[in-house]
Amino acid sequence: MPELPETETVARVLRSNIVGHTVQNVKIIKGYKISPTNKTFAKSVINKKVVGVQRVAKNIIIKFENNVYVQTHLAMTGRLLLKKSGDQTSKWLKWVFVFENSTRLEFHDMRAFGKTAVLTKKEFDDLTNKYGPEPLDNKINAKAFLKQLLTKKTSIKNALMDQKIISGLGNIYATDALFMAQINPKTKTDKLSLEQATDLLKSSREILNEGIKNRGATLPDKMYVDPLGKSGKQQKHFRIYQKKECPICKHKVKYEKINGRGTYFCPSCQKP
DNA sequence: ATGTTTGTTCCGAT
DNA sequence: CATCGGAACAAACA
Repeated sequence: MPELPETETVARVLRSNIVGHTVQNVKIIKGYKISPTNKTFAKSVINKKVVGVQRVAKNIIIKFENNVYVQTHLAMTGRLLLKKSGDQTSKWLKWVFVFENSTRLEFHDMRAFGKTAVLTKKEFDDLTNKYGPEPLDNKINAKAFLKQLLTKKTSIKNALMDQKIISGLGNIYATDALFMAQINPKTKTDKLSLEQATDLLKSSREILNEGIKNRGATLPDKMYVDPLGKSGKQQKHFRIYQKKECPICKHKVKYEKINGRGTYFCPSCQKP
């Protein structure tokens, strides 16, 4: 589930709760695999202090002393949860850090598409470099954004979710950003104008910032919660995602699969 | 029973 | 060879 705002929320909550604490013990659920090996994972973090937590695209990076980086990608159903001693766990538990103050950090993943890896400094740099610019960093402007889009031969919806063009947007925020910019999601990238690229970059930043402010989106399945178990509120502010009627013109919203992903758009406000 | 789901990667086709 | 689109990964729910 998590896109940029959800991942950012998780990173912030973790940062204020685990930085400065030392991992005393690690538990890995039988059969679960961490890269490069479970043994490396345990050995790399036991008796090591957390020195920082950050987000890279949709990854959570927990940085330990001695240049050890633990990368976790939540994919669709991953959760990082902080627990106190005595708190219950769940059947989707994959691994646990036990800290010196006996609080725990647990990774849960129902569908198991997520991943955890231990990275060296160089591997961390490589990971960071494989992604396109962070949309909220002001490292990309509309002209550069358009230039990237023009190299693609696909729909704008697909390109917007391409993490190599710009990182952090997934199906929900891309769908809403396109609606806000009044661009039809099926528009081919080579048909876009500089004005449209400008609008789209602006609406992407606006919806991502709003998503962060609302601490992410929690859908009815309640899969996404922050590390303290708290739901987000962005679902109350979806523009067109999962809507039946257009909030602007009241036209019936069209639902269509675009590159395999469910996409909502207003055929009147977002004309091809 | 079938179709759906917030993400990424791999493979076959072009 | 590069790029694109669809399948696959797996589990729960309506």
